[in-house]
Amino acid sequence: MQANEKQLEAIQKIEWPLLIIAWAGSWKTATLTKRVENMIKNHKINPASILMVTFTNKAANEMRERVAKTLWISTPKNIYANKNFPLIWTFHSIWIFMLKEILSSSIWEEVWEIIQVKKDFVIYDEQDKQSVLKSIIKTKLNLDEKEYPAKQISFHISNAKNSLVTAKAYEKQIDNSFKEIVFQVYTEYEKELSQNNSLDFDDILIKTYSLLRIEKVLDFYQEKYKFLMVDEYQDTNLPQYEIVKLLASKYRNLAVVWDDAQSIYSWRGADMRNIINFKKDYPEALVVKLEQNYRSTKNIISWANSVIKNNATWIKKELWTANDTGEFINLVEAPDDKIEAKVIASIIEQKWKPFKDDLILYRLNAQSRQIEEALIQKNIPYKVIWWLKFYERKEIKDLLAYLKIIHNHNDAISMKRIINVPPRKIWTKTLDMMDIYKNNYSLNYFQIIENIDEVEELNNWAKSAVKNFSNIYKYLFNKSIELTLPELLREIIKTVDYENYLTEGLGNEEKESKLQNIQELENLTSEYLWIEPREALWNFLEDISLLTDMDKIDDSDFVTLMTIHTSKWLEEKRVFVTWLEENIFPSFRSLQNTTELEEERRLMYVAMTRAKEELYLSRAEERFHFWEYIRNPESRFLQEIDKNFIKYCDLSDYIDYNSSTSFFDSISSSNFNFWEESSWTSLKNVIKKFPQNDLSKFWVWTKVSHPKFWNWIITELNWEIASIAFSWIWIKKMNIKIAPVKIV
DNA sequence: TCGAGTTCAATTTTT
DNA sequence: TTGAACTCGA
Repeated sequence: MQANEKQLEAIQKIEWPLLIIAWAGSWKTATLTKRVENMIKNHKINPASILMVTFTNKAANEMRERVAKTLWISTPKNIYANKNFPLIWTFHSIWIFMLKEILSSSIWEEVWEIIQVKKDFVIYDEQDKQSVLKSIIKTKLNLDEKEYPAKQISFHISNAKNSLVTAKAYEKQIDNSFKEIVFQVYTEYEKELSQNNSLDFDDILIKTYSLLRIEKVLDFYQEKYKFLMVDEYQDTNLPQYEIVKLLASKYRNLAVVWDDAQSIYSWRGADMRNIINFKKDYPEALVVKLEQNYRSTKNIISWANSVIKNNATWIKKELWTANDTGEFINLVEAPDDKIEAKVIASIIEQKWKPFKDDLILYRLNAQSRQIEEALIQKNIPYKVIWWLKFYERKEIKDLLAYLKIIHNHNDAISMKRIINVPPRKIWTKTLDMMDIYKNNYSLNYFQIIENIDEVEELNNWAKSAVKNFSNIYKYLFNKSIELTLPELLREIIKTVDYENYLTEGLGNEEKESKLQNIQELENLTSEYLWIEPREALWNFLEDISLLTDMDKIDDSDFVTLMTIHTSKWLEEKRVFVTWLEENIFPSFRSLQNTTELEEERRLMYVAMTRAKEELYLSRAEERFHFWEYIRNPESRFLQEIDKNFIKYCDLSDYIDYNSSTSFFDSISSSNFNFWEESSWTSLKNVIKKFPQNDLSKFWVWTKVSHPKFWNWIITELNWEIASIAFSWIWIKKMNIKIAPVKIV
């Protein structure tokens, strides 16, 4: 890379606070890499004193590799094998690393009061968190789950944590009965986490923050990491901001990269206004604007710009590029979602390009289905990147739970998860009793299991079931000391006969896919072969809790499908942005609120700027969404693009006007099968050319016939949307203007 | 207590 | 459509 003038400024300013205001595709990653190189090579700065934080594993990996390359050394495989190399990792990994470092040192007892966990803590994901909360709400506090849903309470607790409000401090904020409950749950939740020796995602930040407020701890890390860099600074939340502030306060060598146009995580507590604080904290900071884009064509940039400028809160940047003008935006305006998908698949099929150059984006995860079907039909290989899909599967969670309790026997959630999986006749009654003992005597499950004979309330039969589990557990625990991680996993599967349990009574296909998942997990563990067994287990569990699907993208030739949020860290030659309709994108939840609407617009901006060469935008007049037919006008974001520069895709090849003479002919024709999906697919196309139903003829209680469901009656009518009852219990909603219904 | 069967509700974005 | 939460019979 030949650095431009602005980039050079950023690269060369080393011992000083620095604010890099960057634009999508301005090669900020390369600039940061160069900056690190310059620090080490020219300024002879100790690599180990450089700390750089990113938000995703992917970004961190990439950065580490680049830096390793410029330094002519190999990339560290693991955060614990990071000697003499800058610490370049994600927020969460770095803080976990620090927490473990502190907890493994001599001061761990001293900080116990603050941190409430020991060094071998486990990390609870959202699911684990929910089950802790549920059991607190139900069993400990005896509350109605419907009145106090775990999800809602979880949200409030998370908000409190992200505002650095502890359970104790929360008490002072109580001004209604709901908060009173939240407070109680929060308090119990913290107790429970500590008992289980576990942390949730928010805790990782908060505990780090609390530790850094201890003078000698802070002092240690300030001396250790004298040069700090934070990528994606607009995505930091309050605890992250405070942590960085503490670490940087002594030497003030803090460089942050900030792009307000790409702030799309405010819903998760990210606050792009942290930049205002940054400017207050470092009034002397050098501000560098990276305004040259190296990624996209001139056209793509000017359109992205024309959309984003509709946001009132936005720092104007004079973006330019030396790249080609490029082609116009292609717009697909399909009559329905099936055709939209078909058109996209055809474009991908026709154009001569490796599939991996194509990226298909949508607003919600649930929106990939139609496109997937079209791709399958054309035999186009694709991959859907779906958040944590893999790690949420039952078989994966079960096996991880076994590993977790071997690692940390205080982990009650994992223990509960597998104590009776596969079934060992340890029923709810036994578990409830164990819970009572656990709470009354502050024991962990492991201690109770060990001394199950002393639990008088249980009969011998139940006791022997627990003892049986206890033997299995002890056996596996002992094995974990000598076996490598992959061997241990195998041993668990074998000992508890997990595969048989999992696949019993399943069809071949399902069986196959479950076993494949297990295989994939085994493959993952094989990367930890080279580490000492117990250490490997520890590292593996930590890594896996921070992994996302994003990290599994590889180089093979696939079309990639993902949400726009997930795509933020990517660029691709050709990008399709789909579902561009009001209420969808922007989402109906955001329409009432300017702040949220602007975030949606930034999301659109992110989507558009992923494209390097070609950009396709698409929408459908009508589509099947959440199991109803819906119609929405085109997205306002489409209107914000100058239509003169849009090329409309010709869809005539995809809409078959001559397939049948009339709609009802086609359904009465011999080859139409009401119960077959494919008949309906072809029918959908036919419907297009039919005169739409005259709305004025439909009233509540109008009897209608529907080819698939026969006779119906309208029970509710809201403009075009009718609720139609097939029987007293079966009511469907459909759009009668376009639905194939007829008055009878 | 299990499991099969049934109902019912909820659907954003993720370290 | 999926999944969670339920019912009910054994």
